[in-house]
This record gives sequence, structure tokens and C-alpha cells, in this order.
Amino acid sequence: MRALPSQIAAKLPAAAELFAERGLDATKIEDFAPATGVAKATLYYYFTGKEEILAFLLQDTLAHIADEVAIAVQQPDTSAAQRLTAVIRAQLTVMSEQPAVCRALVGELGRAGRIPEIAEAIRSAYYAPVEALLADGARDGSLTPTGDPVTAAAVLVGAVTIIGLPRLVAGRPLEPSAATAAVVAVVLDGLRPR
Amino acid sequence: MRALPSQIAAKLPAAAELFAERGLDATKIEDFAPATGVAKATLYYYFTGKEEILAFLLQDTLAHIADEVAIAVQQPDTSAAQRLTAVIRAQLTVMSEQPAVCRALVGELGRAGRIPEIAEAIRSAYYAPVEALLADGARDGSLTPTGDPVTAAAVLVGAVTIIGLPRLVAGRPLEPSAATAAVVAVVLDGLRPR
Amino acid sequence: MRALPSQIAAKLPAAAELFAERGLDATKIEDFAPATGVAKATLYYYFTGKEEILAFLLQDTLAHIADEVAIAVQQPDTSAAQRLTAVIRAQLTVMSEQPAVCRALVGELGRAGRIPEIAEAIRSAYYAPVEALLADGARDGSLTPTGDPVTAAAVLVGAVTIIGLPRLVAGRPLEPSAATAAVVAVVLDGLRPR
Amino acid sequence: MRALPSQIAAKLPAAAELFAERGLDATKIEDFAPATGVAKATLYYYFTGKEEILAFLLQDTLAHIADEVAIAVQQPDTSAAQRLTAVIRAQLTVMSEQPAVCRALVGELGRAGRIPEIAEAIRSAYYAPVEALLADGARDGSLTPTGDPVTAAAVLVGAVTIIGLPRLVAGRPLEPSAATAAVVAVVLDGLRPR
DNA sequence: CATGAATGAGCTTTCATTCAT
DNA sequence: CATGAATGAAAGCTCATTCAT
Repeated sequence: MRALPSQIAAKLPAAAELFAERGLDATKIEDFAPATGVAKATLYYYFTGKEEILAFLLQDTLAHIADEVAIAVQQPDTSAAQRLTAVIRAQLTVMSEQPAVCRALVGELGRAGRIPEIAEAIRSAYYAPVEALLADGARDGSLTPTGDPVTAAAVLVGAVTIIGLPRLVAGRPLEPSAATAAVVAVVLDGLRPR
Repeated sequence: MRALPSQIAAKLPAAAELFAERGLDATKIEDFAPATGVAKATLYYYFTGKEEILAFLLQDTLAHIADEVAIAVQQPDTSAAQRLTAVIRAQLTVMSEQPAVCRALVGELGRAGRIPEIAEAIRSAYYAPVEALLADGARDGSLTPTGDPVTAAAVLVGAVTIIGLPRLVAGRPLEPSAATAAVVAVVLDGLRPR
Repeated sequence: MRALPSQIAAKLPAAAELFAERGLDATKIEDFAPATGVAKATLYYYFTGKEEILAFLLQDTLAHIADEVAIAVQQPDTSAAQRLTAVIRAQLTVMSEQPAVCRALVGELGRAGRIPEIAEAIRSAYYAPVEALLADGARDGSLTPTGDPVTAAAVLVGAVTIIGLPRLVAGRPLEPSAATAAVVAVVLDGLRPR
Repeated sequence: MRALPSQIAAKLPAAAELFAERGLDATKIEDFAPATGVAKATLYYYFTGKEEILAFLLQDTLAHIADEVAIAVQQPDTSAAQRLTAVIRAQLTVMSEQPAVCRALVGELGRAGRIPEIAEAIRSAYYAPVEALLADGARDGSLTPTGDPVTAAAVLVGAVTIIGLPRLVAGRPLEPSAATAAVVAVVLDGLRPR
């Protein structure tokens, strides 16, 4: 993949809608030209193929999520529980800003998992920070120690990603604050009355 | 779709592995013949195309999950919280029994959502029973009332489905009891210490 | 081709409509079952394939035309010119009775010409009797001798067959008497005023 | 259909021979590549499918006929009868120059009639000018008025087209002057002695 | 650097055809 | 004799990809 001029990079997110709507394989590169205003052969000049374009879009958004999450994690003088809430909010906020890319991500989870770079980016944006916070929380007492932190992290990631999906699919805008509250209500406080 | 003779239906799950491994589009119908022992043209005699085969497999397993979940929901003399645990266990148990189909399901979530029958089957197997139980729990006091039961249900569904994924992908057998315990620990008790 | 039971033979003309409408190649043998009430495999029991069914239908109608034409030719004590008129009437009469088969015939002229039996039947029903009458007419003085009777016969055949076509296609019933009059007016009397 | 580069258009008539010999359906697009020197996929780049290629060839030749016919019709200071002869000669002349296309046209009359553009082109090249001349002739007295000019025109068209066929099929070159004389002898002077 | 034109490679799909019952 | 079920074989068509300009 060649260095991508910013004016082309800026046009690509328009293609995310196509991926999200039809899936990668049902989207012909030929459809990109009209959708993005970049000629088919030009895309081939910069990318190896369709999958690399999807990877670029996903990686872009996943990196963005990872960045926001990193900021949330670094809040000083806060409990792990508070930072976990901030992390979830950060994830849901970026997802609400990039609905098409996120629908594409969830819709192509299988393929995404088969692309090492994307799999790694998913870890960095979702699994790793949560796992780290669960450990922190156990240490500072703000979170219950879990026997299996990997699984617990997966529970949270699943909650966050799937939450995004139906709303995004429905076309209803994902409202980050409300969604964060709903997720936190379940995973932090639990459904069993205290 | 013609009525499917059982001896052919019985051979199809062998194809689930292909779907799970490579994704639907990367799986050539031509690969089905060797994998299932059913001639390519015979598959076309019974199905409209690849996607209908995937749909058949998913629907089969989703119906199975829905059945087991229905049984779990009907346990008499139990609190909604207990039944919710039973539902999660039922879901994870069937998923552990049909790993390939479930990987295919999650890997092709986008496409699955675009097939109305499958979308409906997902609702029946996952969303609907959980939503009903959340309402029951609010009534019998065994579960905290949530402002947004739809979202809360999505959190649980996400937790359950994503939990299944990495383990299944990893090839490590999903152990239903342990997984159920891990999910329940988070969603019922919450991560915040009581 | 096996001896064809009459109750099956009677059902076949229903297929002529299909051939006429779509052409032979665009007509799937599978479409015959619903259209004729004869099962696909049963057709294969009696015929070698699609083309043989078309050939059977064409030959049936062409033989019928040839028969009627033979009767017209044999009228005693009439001039060749009169018999020529009778021949044209006979051809157009049968064509008006079997519109679908005739549309199929004209529509598949290319293929029909490539099937020796049909090519021969076309000669017997159309070319041969006209050529013979032209010779007779030159002899009895009722028709102008032509330098090239083969071509003259072709002119007549073309006139008769193409006349049938647009009317049949149009769905308007071909009225044999009027059509005969129109053809005769041209080919016997000529368009140049006498 | 994309604008067709002339160097490709020039190669297509080579395919007419295939159509004429075997018929459209029996001609595999795969056979075009060797026959025309244009790659299969390139044909699909410019055409929707086989039928559109046939349509292009037919339309090309039909337009040519229509042009020549238009010239024949415009001869000043001539009777309608003379111009009718010129029209017939023009039609037969072009047919003799494009034998393969014409055999394909007659062989695929059914299909041609089902393609609106071709049906219209046939009208322009054959029916319309003849109908107009018949009316002119009735006016200037050079042709007998006919009760049904549409049918009379069909008689002429049938005569001209079918005349071309057996000779072209036979491979014997169609000699336009002789053929014109034969047709004119019948349709203008009539077979009945004057 | 950008792209319209051209094409190789291959998959889906279709159907004619067979055969066990 | 009649036929529903099953399939081999083939071809249309698509699309990702390349390259000359």
C-alpha cells in the first residue's frame, strides 16, 4: 500500500456505507468509483485490493478508538471502575461517530479476524484496555476480582459491540451517553438487585 | 426450497466448517461436493444458492437454541434470575455443541442480519427470551428493573455471543458451565464489589 | 422416437405456444410438464430431446398442409391457375388453424432448415406443389412461363409464409379467404394495372 | 451498450457466419474470440450478451438496406412502379453483399421479432418503404390500388426475403439483377398471362 | 500520477439427460 | 409404462486486475 494522499483518504469513508450495507464481497470495486469519486484503477494504484481498502477503513477507526480509549485509561486520580466507564464511553462515542465503519466491522467480523493487522487493532481498541482495567480494579478494590479476566473482558466487549449494532443497523443514531449508562448499569452494578 | 430429504440434510453440517473457516463468499460451491458428499447440482436442486444453504444451517441451529431456551424459560417455581442463568447456559451449551455453525453465524453477522428469516430466528433464540425474562425479573423482584430493556438484552446477547467466538475460533472447546459462570458473574452480580 | 400414444400426442400442441413465444432454446423441457401435463421424464421416454418434439409438431402440421395441398392440386377440370389459388388457400387455411406451430416454424426457420426431415417436409408442403403447378400452368396456358420456376416458387412461398407471420404474431386471427385473395391479387394479377 | 471502437466493430461481421451457420443459441460466446479476434470479456465489456451482438450486426445491415432503399425511393421523375423495382433491387443487392447476416436474420426471425429495435429496423428497411410506394403507385396510376396495402406489402417482403434464403443457404451467390427480375416478374406483372 | 480500456481466470448456475423405482 | 430425483457437463457472465497512455 502506497502513501495515501489525504484528498483520496478523505473520500474513502464514503465506501464504508457500501461495505456496511452489502458486505465486502457483494461490493464490487467498480461501485467504488461512483461512491467515492476515485477511479477504480486509482484505487488499485494505492491499494492491493478490496480487502486492503476495508482494512484501511477499519484500522483507521480502530486506531481512533484505541487513541480515545488510551486517553480515558490515563485519567489520573480515578478508580479503575471510573476509568472503565470512561473507556466504554469512549468506545461507544467513536462508534456513534463512524456508524458505517462499525457496521462493516461487526458485519465482517469473520474476515476481520482473519486479517492479522485488524485482529490486533481490535485487541488494542477493545480487549487489551479492558483486561488491563479489570486487573487494575482488582488491585485498587474498585472492581471485583474475576477468576477469568479474559472472559470477563470478552463479556464487556460483546456488550459494547453488539449494543452498537442493532441501533446502527436500525439507522437510529447511537446516543453515546445513554448507551454507556445502559451498559454500565448491567456490567458494573449487575442485574441482581443490591 | 424443496423439501429436503433427511439423508441430505444430515450431510450438510459438514459444510459449516467450510463457512466458518473461510467465510461464505470464499467458499466455492464446488468445495461442497467433496465436503458433504452431495453433488453440486443436487445442492442446486434443493437450494437456491450458497446463501440458502448457510441460512438452512443457521436456522437449524438457531431453532435448536430457541427450543432449549424455551425449555429453560419454562422452569416452574424459579425466579427470573435463575431462569436467566438457565437461558444463558442453554445458549452456550448449544453453541458449544455446534461450534462451526456458531462461528459461521458470528462471522457472517452482517449477511445473517440481511436475511429476514435468520434475523427473526436470532431474535427468537437470543433477544426475545432475554427481554421477556428481564421484564419478569423486574416483576418478581429477582432482577433490577432497567430503563431500557432492549439495550440491556443486547448487552446480554453480546456478552454471550462474543464469549463464544474467540474460544471457538481458538479451537479450544467451549466449556458451557465455566462460560455460563463467567457471564453470570458479570451481568448478574456486576463487576463492582457488593 | 418410440410409437407415441395418442393421448400424449394430443397434449403436445400445447407446447407449440411455448416454442412460438420464446423460441426453442429459450424453452426449457422443464416448462413442458406444466404446459402439457406430460412429465418431463416421460417426454424423454418418447423423444430424444427438445428438437425432436419441435420436429414432431412441425412435421405433423406440415404433413397436414401437404395433404390439403395434395387435394387442392388434384381438382380435375380446372386450370393450373385455379389450382394454384386452391393451393394457396389450403396453405393459409391450415396455417390459420395451427397458428402457434406456424409461428414456431417461421421463428425457427434456421433450425428447421438444418433438420433434414423438416426441410423435406417444407419442400413437400410448399415448394414442390407450387413448382409443379407453375410448370402445369405454362403447359395449359393459364400461367405465364417463367424463366426460373424455382425462384418464382420461392416468391410464392415467401408471400404465403410471411403473410401468415405478422398476423399470427399480432394475435389477430388469420382469415384464410381474405389472405388468399390478397396474395392471389398480387402474384396472379400483378401489381401493374392491366 | 458502450460506444463501440471502430476496430472492434470491424471485426464483428466475422461472427455473422457463426450465427448463420449454427443459429444464435448453438453459438458459444467462447467461439467468438477465435472467430473475431476479440476477447470474450471484451465482448462483454461492450455488449450485454450474445443477443446484443446479433442485434448489432442485424441493425447494421438493416440500416444499410434502409439507406439504399431510401435512395431508391427518392429517384425523381420515375413512376412508383419503377421505384418499387429499384427498392427490390436495393434490398436484394445489400442482401447479396451481406449473405451471412441475412441468413442469420431469416434464421432468427422469431428472435429478431422479439427485439424491438430489430423489429423496427425491419419495418424501416422492408415494410415501410414498400407500403409507401404502393400508395404512391395507386396515386400516380402506375400500380393497381390494393384493398389491403399492408398485406400486399407483406407479400413483397416475403417474396424478397425468402428468395434470398435458399440461395444464400445453398452457398450459391445471390445474383441481384436476376433475382430482382424474377421477383418483379411475379409481383408486378403477375403470373397470369396478359 | 491517474485512469479508461481491455482481459484472464473461474465461479455460479442452468439444464438436458439418466435411472431406480 | 411412467416418473421424481439426482447429476454431469457446459457456458454465460462477472470481476478483480493489469497496462498503455
